[in-house]
Amino acid sequence: MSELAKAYDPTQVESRIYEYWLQERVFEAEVRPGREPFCIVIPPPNVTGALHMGHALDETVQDLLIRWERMRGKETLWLPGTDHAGIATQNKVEEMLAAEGLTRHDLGRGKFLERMWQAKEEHHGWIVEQLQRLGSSCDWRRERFTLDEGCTRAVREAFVTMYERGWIYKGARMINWCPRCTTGLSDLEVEHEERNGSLWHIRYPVEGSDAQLVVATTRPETMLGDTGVAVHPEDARYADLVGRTAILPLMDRPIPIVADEAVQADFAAGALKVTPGHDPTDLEIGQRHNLPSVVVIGDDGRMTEAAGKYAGLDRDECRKRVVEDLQALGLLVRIEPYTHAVGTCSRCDTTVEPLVSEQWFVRPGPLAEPGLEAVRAGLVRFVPDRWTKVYTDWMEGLRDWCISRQLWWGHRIPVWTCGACGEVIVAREDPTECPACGAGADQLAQDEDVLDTWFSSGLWPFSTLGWPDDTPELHYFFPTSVLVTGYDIIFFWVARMITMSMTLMGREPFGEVFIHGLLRDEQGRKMSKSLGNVVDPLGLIDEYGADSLRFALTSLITHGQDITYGTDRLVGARNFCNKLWNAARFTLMNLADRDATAALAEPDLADRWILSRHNAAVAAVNAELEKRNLSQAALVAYDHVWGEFCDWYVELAKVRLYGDDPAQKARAQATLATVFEGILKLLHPLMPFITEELWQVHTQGARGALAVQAYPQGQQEDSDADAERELRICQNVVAAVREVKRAMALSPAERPGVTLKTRDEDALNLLSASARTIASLSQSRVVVEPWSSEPTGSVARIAISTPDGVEVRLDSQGLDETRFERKKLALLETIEACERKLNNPGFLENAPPEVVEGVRGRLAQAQAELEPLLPRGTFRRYDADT
RNA sequence: GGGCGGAUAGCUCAGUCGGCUAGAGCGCCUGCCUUACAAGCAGGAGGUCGCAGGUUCGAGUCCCGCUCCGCCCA
Repeated sequence: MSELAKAYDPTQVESRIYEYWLQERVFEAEVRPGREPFCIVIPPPNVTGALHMGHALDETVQDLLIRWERMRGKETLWLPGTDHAGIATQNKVEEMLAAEGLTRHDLGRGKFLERMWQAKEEHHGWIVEQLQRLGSSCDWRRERFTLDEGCTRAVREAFVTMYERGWIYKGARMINWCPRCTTGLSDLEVEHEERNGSLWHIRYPVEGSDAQLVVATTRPETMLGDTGVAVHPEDARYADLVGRTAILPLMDRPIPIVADEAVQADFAAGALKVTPGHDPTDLEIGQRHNLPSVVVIGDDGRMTEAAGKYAGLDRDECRKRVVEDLQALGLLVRIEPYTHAVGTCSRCDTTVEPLVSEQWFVRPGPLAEPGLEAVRAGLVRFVPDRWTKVYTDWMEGLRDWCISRQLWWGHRIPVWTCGACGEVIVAREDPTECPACGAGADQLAQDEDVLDTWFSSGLWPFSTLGWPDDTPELHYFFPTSVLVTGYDIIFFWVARMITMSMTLMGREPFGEVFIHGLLRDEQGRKMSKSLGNVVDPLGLIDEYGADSLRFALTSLITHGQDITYGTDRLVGARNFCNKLWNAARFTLMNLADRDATAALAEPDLADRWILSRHNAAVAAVNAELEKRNLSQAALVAYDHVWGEFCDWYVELAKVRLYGDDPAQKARAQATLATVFEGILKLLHPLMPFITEELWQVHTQGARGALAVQAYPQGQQEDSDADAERELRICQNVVAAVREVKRAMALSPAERPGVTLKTRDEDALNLLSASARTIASLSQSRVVVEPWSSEPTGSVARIAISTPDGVEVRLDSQGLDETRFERKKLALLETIEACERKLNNPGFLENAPPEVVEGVRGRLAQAQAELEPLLPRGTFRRYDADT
């Protein structure tokens, strides 16, 4: 009857099931004021990128939470979308153009942007497909793109509002310039890496004197822009030189010698060349002493006219020439190897050039405080909590954020200058005339630059819900519920969303930030294209199935740091899928002849037990998800399904399913169906495809999608401590028989006679009632006998006992007795340890009563377990009163 | 220089408020194609919880110091 294949094949299931969900519209969220909303906005992937394992991890977490909350009855919206990723995307298209021998300037802005949009359209579908293959339950009708019309309006609104309030300004400041991307960058987009370089010691003559100053620099080419030399005010060596003038070699420019606290007197010779145009520290020193800034390295990484005869040289070439020329003049004292940090562009790895440039900036002051307060007040909660400090430390040290980029791909800055009167117009709508002089639109020139991509993604939680319009979605779903992301973009993105939301919306963008670790390869290395260790999740889905990938990732997400990815977990997860599949085959086969009219027997011990365990697993999974212990939730579900349902209940049920009592069979079938359905629901957020498929087969499509069934919450009445204890006794006996059989090298098929004895009357009755089941599970012939002072049979050693004090004796020879001797020793050690504790007055006085009771119980159990192993009459049970 | 995280079985990792005999998966050893599943079943071996102190009746867990690895910020 079973239509199920012998092994689970995800390729036969996944696309069909995803289509089914779309068709049933189970992912679509509506504004339903009566219901509690639950909303996640996706951290938008780069539209022209491809999803990597880091995304797979991130999406898995989001889908897990979304599916769980959807089944818990909330109105869930997972809002998908993509990011235009200014620099990265523009670079990509420019590379394509370069292959055709073109630059963007050859095409012009308009044509170039057409190419950009074309590339965006081509790649966009790929991201969507990848997300869908993972099983992401997004509401695709609401998909957004950071450059779409709504987001563009949001950006305009945000920019103009912030400008009007004085939070955005244009000014000349030291920024990081990437000569390859030819754009300014924010501080965050610069990576600092240690490099082996050199320290050049250069002699600067002092005007009207034989004295000389020796400065040390890692960047000799910048000396062309020097406008001063600084020494420490307390440096006695140079006290008489302060106030005099040095002659800048090569340029023959007189530059003042100043005293400044910022100089490290113990570094090299203690004199610092000051280049305010190309070094942030030097700029500060220069400002203190009114030294001018001279920019000698231009936007293209070549020397400017200000570099005199070096003008036009590439900065690296210039360095060589400067060093050669200094050497020729005898002004180069020495060159020493030196390791120092070099700033590089996070997008292209080119060494960035610090230079003074006219750019747009966000003033952090007014934004930081509300953002800090939101977190302090608990409106935004970081999980795990330790990221709170990372966030607050960063927020407290905010510096001005450079938001203009010299790119074409992005939100163009909404600022125009009137060619007729010079009026600066900052406007939400493109102006048609100059408000000051009335000049026409043709006189108005818009700022050439675009905004940092993070400026628009900072608005993502509300721009995607309709802001700046006052939409029902915004009212209902905002603030969103959880933001899920890796710790690497806390500063870039999380902090900016919080600050921009607090200032523009007046409230927090989300109540919780779930921060997960980053994925590393098997050697613990970060995944990167240059290392070639990037793993494509689709390849893994093809090989193992989406559910396996999701389950493996979920089981790795702890509150620790990074996650090491290896195929071991994936294999384990795939095996788990197959296990579930086969448990379903068994269940469906055995429910096929279910007679709905048959009388039901009272629940058997096994039924009560599995219902109780199922209830416990349901409660635990919910509790762990609540606490965001995702790996624990996965582990609990795994153990329940495999270790309890498959390993024990299925085997226990077989006795009645294959037996001849129709009422018992009907009861077993009823329980099997109940728990099986519960397991499918429990697992659905963790492994949606296989569970939905099995649900559809099981219900014949009559009960709708599993994705919208009520999530199990646990039935208090199913909790049955007696059943758990009693079945435990039986399990221990089964395990003991198996152990002895194995120790005697009996084949599993052999069915030795086993005699069970125990002092405990209740246990004795239980064992008698369960003898058939125990025999079935342990493949033996079971006889239960009352406790006797003399051991049965002639071979006294072939016995083992269970933790419940049941003597398990086999009528057979050939026992490997050393293992049992070892067990006996272990029991004696336990007894000794327990007695030590119980004889310790401090323990009895200070330990909580339940712990003391626990030790007493443990002692009694160990003694009970030991007793059957000892010759009768030599053993005295522990009595707490003596 | 400041901060954060990690160090537990051969490997990858769990371990809640300090309290049963420190767990799992993979790997390893032994035996099984037992009609749901060999992607499986049953049994087993394997640990000085990084080092050294301290607090406590009791420490993998809390405190101080140290070593090594990784990351962030300057």
